[in-house]
Amino acid sequence: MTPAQLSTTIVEALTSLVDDGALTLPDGVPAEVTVERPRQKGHGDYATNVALQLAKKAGTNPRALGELLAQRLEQADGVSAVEVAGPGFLNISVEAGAQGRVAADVVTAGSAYGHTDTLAGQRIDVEFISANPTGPLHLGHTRWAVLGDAIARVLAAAGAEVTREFYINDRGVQMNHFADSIIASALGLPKPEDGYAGGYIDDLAKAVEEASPGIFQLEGEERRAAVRAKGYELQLAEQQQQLDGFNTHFDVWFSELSLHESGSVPETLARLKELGHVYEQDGALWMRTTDFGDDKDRVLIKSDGELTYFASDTAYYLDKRERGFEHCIYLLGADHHGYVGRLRAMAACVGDDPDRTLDVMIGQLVKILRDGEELKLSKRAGTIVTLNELAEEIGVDALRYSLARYPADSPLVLDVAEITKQSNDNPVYYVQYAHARTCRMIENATDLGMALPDLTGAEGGYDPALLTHERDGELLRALAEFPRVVASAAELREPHRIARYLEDTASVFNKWYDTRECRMLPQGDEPVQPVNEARLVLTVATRTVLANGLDLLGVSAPERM
RNA sequence: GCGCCUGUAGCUCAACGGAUAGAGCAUCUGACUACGGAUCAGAAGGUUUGGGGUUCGAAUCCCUACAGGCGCGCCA
Repeated sequence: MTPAQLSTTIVEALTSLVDDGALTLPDGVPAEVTVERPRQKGHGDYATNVALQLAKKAGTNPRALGELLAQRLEQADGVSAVEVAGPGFLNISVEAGAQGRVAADVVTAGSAYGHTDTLAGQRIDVEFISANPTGPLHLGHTRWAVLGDAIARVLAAAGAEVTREFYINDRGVQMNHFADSIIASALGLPKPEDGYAGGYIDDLAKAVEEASPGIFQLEGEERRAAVRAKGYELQLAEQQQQLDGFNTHFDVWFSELSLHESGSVPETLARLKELGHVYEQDGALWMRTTDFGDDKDRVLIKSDGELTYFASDTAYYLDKRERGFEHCIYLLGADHHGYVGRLRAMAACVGDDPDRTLDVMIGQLVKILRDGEELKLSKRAGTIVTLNELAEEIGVDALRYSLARYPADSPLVLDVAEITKQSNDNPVYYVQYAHARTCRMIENATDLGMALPDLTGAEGGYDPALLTHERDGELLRALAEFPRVVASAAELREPHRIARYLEDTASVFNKWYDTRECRMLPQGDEPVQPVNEARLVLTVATRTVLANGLDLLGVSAPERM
């Protein structure tokens, strides 16, 4: 019995009480109730606070309502006992047979287990990283690479149609600074003001020369344009290759420049004018974002005639909407949080309700320590720890997992040396190890000639009622929770919930494994009993959940370690 | 000055408004004639930054003080 099924059972019990006139609920019976796995032993298999929630509305006290509901609930299928505890909690015990069916459901669903349809029909665009193509991706981008990708995976598992998108800021003065920096490096000149430094610029200069021999012999704007184009091409390719190696794949690489070349920006400006949210002042064109809560109006066209980044961004947003995304998620670093207000106001200016269409997530920055000192990243100064260096030092799986297991909101301190040194203690290995262990157990079972029993409930097949040990129940309840965890991770955009859940489940599995009475394989020369087969089903179910969960984080589930 | 985020064990961090606030690391004590010990059992560690409030119940919500991070451009 899953929490969701139990919730339904409780709702039915409430409904029958109302129908019998034993209970009055002015607002009606809720469609679902909270069912949770109690932290405390002795609080039953599941607990609900529904009596506490509804007592006031029902004009009674929580304990009285609890008693009433408990009586009715005890007669329900699959429920073995109900106890009213504390202020009015209901602690519910579930029959082994009802509980054990979960394992069969998991195995039957396979890689689809955990998928739900809670976001079915939603088309969601997830934009993340969106780095300038003027340097390699570095630690500052790594957290968004992991979180954005994991969020996309989780949303998809909840049934949404998801597109991962990378916005390339390939237009603007920084591209000229970029080109000038490469040229300076090639010609042995000092780094230009506002330019970029560091070894990667020197490498890029060599690569540009190699790809286009003689390019630096050109003059003036011609040279600048040529170097800019070639440098951009090479740098973007490097970023794409970096992300490929990091198991993060984008569906769309969207060029800012293309918005200008396609006429999208002028169209956007015309539309804004039509809607009456722009005005001219001091020779510049402004969007009146203060109409919608922004703290100041924003410039779209500067007095020198240049378009701002914000103009592009507005056009980009409209482009997304026109491509059919009713929901646009932006992942931004805390250093860009000042952008939230204007983004929301901009959406409102073009006639959208930002609460519905926009979801701007602000992630706190990762602080990096090396030898106890904070490392300041600066592309301009040329101090960079690239994503690849980190991944190589820590490992793709460990790095992804380490970043995925914390909510975006929480500021994060990572000591590079520390992570490397203690990598064997990283929780990712704990989860992966548990998965590898299930694989080995299943292999051993196969070697013994065991096979999965029939799971359709037919006579002589899998008998869920055989999983009667307390540890069996704990593991089954952990597995039953997975779909709910995925759904809430999707709803809240919090993939770290998956990681925490996996650690918990791996722990429950290891305890189960360590319990003598729960051995899956028969001991010594004992014959294979139905209970061994039932535990094989439970093992396969555990492997399935661990593998599915790791996949949602973009972390591999190795069969051996 | 204004705005956003954060403040929880020695450290890094969890905890849909729920019961005795939990993990990992570090420290200490046990379990290897083992379905993989990268494991398990246990100990120790807390006035959830301080002060008010809301309610059956607050780390969580509201107010306030303090501390830290980040932002506040006709840059991108």
